[in-house]
Amino acid sequence: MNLIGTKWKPLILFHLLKGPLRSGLLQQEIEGISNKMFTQTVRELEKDGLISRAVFPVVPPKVEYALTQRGQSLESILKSLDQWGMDDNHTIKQGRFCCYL
Amino acid sequence: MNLIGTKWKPLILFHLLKGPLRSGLLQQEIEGISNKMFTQTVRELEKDGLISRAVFPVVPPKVEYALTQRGQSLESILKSLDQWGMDDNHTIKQGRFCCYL
DNA sequence: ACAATAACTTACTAAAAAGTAGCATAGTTA
DNA sequence: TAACTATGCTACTTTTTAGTAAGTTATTGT
Repeated sequence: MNLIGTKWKPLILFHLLKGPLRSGLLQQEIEGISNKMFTQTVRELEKDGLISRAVFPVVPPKVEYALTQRGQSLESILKSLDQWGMDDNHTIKQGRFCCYL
Repeated sequence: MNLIGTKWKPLILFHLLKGPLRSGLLQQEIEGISNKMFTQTVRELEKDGLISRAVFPVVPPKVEYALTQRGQSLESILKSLDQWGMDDNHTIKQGRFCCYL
């Protein structure tokens, strides 16, 4: 199942903690993710019921992602992981989550 | 680096929270792990400074693993993950950590 | 001599995850 | 009519992770 144990999932969930976000903006916040991995990952998160996907039928397309209740329930874990990375990484800083998941 | 983001790492760390454990016993607690993955995984955890390895020069060999301070600092994260799995899994129970990392 | 023991290694294979590059859609605006 | 937009799809390759099965060590008890 791998609900959150991949390279990008925790990062995406973390960035959605602040609130819903448009696809393009969310992708921009995730530094280094390829377009393919981005859509693939959000699709899996959606399938697992951790995020929701709202499509607005306009041109050019507009899509917004948000955490579901189940996704929200990961908040404390995500923040703990982030915090642990901060505390632990004082020397080599490589950005959020990058060194342990 | 992947400090804890693999199939077996969080599980091994979790079982060491209770205290140091002899190699064979630890391995027994991790249901389904192959001998190869077990030693490979503890070696990586040791290299990353999350657990320590004490070798007693007796025959047959005796090796004990324990969390280091750095490993201990993951306690709340590991417990949160475990707890989240419990809460989230009320229907399909598959064992600790198995469904999200 | 030889099987038993606990911890570990090695060679090989299989499966999963991630990366690269290019294509599709369909109105809008120049 | 042609370029532009935001989103995401597909085919393909590479890298990483995991699994299987067999072998190694060094002493002890038979």
